[in-house]
Amino acid sequence: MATGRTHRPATRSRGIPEATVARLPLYLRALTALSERSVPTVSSEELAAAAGVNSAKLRKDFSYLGSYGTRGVGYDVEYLVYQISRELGLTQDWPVVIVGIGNLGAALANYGGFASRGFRVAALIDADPAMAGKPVAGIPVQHSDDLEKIIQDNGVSIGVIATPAGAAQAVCDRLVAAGVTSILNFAPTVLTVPDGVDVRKVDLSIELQILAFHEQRKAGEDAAHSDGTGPAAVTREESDASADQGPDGDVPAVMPA
Amino acid sequence: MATGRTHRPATRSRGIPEATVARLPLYLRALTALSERSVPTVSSEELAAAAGVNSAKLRKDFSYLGSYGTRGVGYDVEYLVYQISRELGLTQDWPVVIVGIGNLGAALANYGGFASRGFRVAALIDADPAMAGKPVAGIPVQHSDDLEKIIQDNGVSIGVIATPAGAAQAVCDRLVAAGVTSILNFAPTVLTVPDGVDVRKVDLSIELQILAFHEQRKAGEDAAHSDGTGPAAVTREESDASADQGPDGDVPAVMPA
DNA sequence: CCATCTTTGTGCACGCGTTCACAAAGACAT
DNA sequence: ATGTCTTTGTGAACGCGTGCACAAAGATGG
Repeated sequence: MATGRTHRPATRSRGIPEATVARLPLYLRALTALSERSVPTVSSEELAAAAGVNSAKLRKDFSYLGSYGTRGVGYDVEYLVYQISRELGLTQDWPVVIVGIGNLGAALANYGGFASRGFRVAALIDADPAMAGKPVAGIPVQHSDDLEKIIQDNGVSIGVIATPAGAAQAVCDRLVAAGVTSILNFAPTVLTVPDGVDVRKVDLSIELQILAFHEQRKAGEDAAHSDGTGPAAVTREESDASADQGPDGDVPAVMPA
Repeated sequence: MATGRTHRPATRSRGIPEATVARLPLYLRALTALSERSVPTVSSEELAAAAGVNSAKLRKDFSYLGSYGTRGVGYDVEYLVYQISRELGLTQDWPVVIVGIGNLGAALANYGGFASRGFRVAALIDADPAMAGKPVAGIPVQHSDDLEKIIQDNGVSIGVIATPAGAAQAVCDRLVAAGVTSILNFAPTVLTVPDGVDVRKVDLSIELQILAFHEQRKAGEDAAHSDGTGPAAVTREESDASADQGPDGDVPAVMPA
């Protein structure tokens, strides 16, 4: 998963396992599709197939919600949509700020999936004065000087960081100080936050690297196992050869490095 | 984690646990930063702090690589960078195609992190004829009619899907048929692929929903524990959690997908 | 050469998550 | 009512991942 939690001792949140929480949105999406097709009930088997999971797992997940299925019939689609929505807190309004309106920030601002689930883009914030006032996705960009005020005025508790890596921690600190307690981080950095603050990260580069690893394995099964040897001597002399193309530690880019 | 694997029975890839593979890019990033500062060696403790993980975990991770640290000293930064890069397959060139050049696709195309790690954007593909030829991030967009040819001509094995949900599965099928064996999916859909094809997904909406869940819990600790109402038959112990606000108990709770 | 000190590499135990497999529950037909 | 058939809910076993804690390895100094 492109995502990874930061910290958090795998604490069960009120009896609901983290792994289950992470799947609820998946179920919700599948259920919503069924709902739109006016399907009244669905079996664990069908729903599991739609969500791409094991049916036993799905049943156990629902059992944590104290779910109500009917044996011999299945689950009531509408009811389940409502229950999961409520459990996830989607029945309320979540004002969100996006900090860093570059390519990615703009893409996020335009992303329809936000609004459709109770998430409302309350403000777009960027450090570039030239951006101030410029509308993106119909919302005028505000300067980061006003970050604290914006957070407080809008009662924002969820912040999205889409800045370059170098700015992320500073932005994060300011968000937290202003009252934000949940952060979705797109910058390729490890963020340090106080207890009580949740951070989730989305890291494109990491995802690609994981794919590359598996891809290499697949390819390597037939062909080359020739390079292999890691000559012990390699250490020093190789330094420039092995050398990575420097650029990436301080990525100027807007996305995860 | 913004990411989630699809399928895959938690298979160990050549003895290296999945969880470890997922952390290697993190270590690599931290190491690259050290390398740029010309730090010669680093202890597991220091590196673990930089990567935001437990030091014992880090040492165990490296031990799977047959890693070479020096007791009493630590790890040689350059050597480790080289080893991890090689293990992840980053020493070779990975041509990548991005399908769906909307806001997100464009952001991805502009993402600098691609090039810096051996990933090369070989082509941008979109279904809109109006986009064809138009350059994005310096690369001309090509029409999806030519998808198969593009994949084959460039020897692409990794594809990025940034299309609307509705188009994702069809695009996925075509990519796979054309020879792509690793897919990074940004579309909010569960993709079905044949065995041997890896799919990783990045799902914004899911990440936000998970944050909302925890946010709700944090907020709910002070406030509402007042639900009380015990309407309709309560199946299990905790079931009260699911039953509440009588008035809209069976309301469709319209929630767009 | 020996002693001491640092840091790695790992054996071990524990807990979460997954999956199987089945009994209990209810729908439905007779 | 009673029996049959479907599908849920869950007990139990297993495997992966995590973190502690320590012995082994090597550097360093006398």
